[in-house]
Amino acid sequence: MSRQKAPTLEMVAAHAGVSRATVSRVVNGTPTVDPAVVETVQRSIAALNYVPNRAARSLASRRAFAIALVVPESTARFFADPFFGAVVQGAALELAPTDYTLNMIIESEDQVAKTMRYLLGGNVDGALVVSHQTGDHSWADIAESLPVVFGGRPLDELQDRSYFVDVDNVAGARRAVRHLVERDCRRIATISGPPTMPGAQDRLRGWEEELAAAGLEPGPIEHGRYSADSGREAMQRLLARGEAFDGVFIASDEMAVAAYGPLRAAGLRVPDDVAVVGFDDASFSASAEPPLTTVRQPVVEMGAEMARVLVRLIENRPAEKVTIMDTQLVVRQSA
Amino acid sequence: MSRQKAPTLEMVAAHAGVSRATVSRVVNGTPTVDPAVVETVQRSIAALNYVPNRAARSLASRRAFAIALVVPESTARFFADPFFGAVVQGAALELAPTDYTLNMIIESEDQVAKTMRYLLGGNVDGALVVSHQTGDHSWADIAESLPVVFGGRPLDELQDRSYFVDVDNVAGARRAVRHLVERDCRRIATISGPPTMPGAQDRLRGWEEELAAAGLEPGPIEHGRYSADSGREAMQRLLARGEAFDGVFIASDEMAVAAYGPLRAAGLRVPDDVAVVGFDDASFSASAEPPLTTVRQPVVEMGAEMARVLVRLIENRPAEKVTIMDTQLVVRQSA
DNA sequence: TTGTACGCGTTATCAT
DNA sequence: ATGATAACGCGTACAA
Repeated sequence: MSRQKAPTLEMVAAHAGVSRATVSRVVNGTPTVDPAVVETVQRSIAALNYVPNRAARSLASRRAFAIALVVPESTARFFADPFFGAVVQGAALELAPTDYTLNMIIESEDQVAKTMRYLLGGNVDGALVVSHQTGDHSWADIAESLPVVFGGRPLDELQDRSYFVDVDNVAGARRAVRHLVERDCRRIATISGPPTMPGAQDRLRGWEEELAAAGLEPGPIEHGRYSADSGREAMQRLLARGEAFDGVFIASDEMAVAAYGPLRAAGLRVPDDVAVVGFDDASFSASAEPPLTTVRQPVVEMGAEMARVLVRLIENRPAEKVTIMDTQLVVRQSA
Repeated sequence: MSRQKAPTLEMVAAHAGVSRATVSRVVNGTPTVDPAVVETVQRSIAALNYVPNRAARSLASRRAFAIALVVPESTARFFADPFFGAVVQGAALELAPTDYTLNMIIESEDQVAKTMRYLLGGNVDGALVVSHQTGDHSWADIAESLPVVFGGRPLDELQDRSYFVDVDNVAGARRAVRHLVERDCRRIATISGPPTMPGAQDRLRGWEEELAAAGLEPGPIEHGRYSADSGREAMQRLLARGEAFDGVFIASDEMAVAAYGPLRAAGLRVPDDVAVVGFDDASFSASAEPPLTTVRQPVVEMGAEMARVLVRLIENRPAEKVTIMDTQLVVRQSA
């Protein structure tokens, strides 16, 4: 278990017959170095299999070479797990070829102070914050002193002060509803997400807008928490209202698939009696019965884009304050 | 965007009226410090809101205060996403109160060398390796010079040289099959995972063992890749064989739910004609139609346990070479 | 029990 | 374009 003692900058310098300073310059791509020397040094680096020591680099340069990926514990635990995994993957892949390391932080609600200190303590150069939905303003404050990119539109109050990348929930929802309309649905209901979450608000708005554009009356609305259970219950409430509907837009696949149950129990067939469109394109949606028509979000790509924006921010290069990513309608058999 | 200049050890020392060495001792919990002094110093630390600089600490102590979580890109991309997310969550939560930071590494196949150098370059104190299944022996070598804990039983060759934590796949599979037997199934088939993967091998073995114990002939076997698509196809092949069966154990929920389709298409009802038991207890399994009976794995807890073992290893404390975690049968309506 | 002083591997400043 | 040399913030003999 004894770690190899890694070669140091100094050893490379000796091997190449130059000073440490020069090796450092080569390592950091400083342009003012004689090409021939660069060549020599790089050969030495390869020969010794030299890898810069991050701690030393960090100490001397006052940069951390690290980026935090912060996920609220509640998010990680209850829903969005696959979503979260995909974002991590996208970000990690994007960061792999850079000097930055991705530090995972699950933010337990009772330790936000600790998280804040960690972030502000110079341990990271920036932070990626996923699915943040609490009301407190700590994040707004943090973003004042540390580059931060949010995944998903942040709360309204923070919106114009923050950088974020989000999927076009409004357009996605509109596309879903339009599909329903084109299938000749005339009474279209919706099961939305938690009213406090920006993404849920946007999907609901898309539903409203497209209905208005089609000259249709809005159908009944119920809210769920994005989970299967809540979707099942929401559909039960929807049916209990007694208002007939022939189409329904459900704000998450997890809820949509779970909603099949009550629908079937009520003797309603999908899509013949009620057409259903979900949102997310979760892995299991294709194998639901019937296979779910849904709106696909580019989640992995979203993680990558968040990382790209953050790196630009960190390096003081121009970056888009808001990036909206396109969704795609995946037509299967539920609508 | 200007980071606060963090207070240093020196400032705390000044504030407390002691030397830097003493503050350092307090920070690191060295026992040989006067309790009264400890008190004073801690007050100063709190007053100044001091956080030790990791880079400096790392440089001086030759420890990284970081742990790598390595996931093969193929794993992250194709399946096990929810699995992977849960492991990350468990590990991150477990590590939160410690000095260690969790570094995500997606290992692209064409850059293993880079990953290795990173790991051996002193950038981390140990590594958590999830779902590793390639044939090369690099990992065995790495584990010689760096503490490593595998998630899931590693390949046979590496087995006795490595530390790992796994779920009891054999017992889980046996429990699933026993349930089928108790439901009076007499001809029990299985759809297994990739024959090269240890976990799949174990689940297949559990199926065989329990069948033998019940005095039943093994039914037909097909293999999938754990994905929905592959599950659907495997079931089609199973049905095409023309050998009747009244129960089937499917090695992943993703495949199991997808297998409903071909079953239904063949006019077979679940569970009346064919009882189905899956493995994983994925989030969507409860809302499948019918709700899937399955074997639950303690995935989050597994991530936490991996972290615990690794930390012990790093700190040279005694650690279990292998930890096997129990599974639990979740009876719903598919069997 | 506490303090002094040196070293950890790099970067950055200032000469040259 | 390159080389000395002083930080960077902390741990840890060693001394007291």
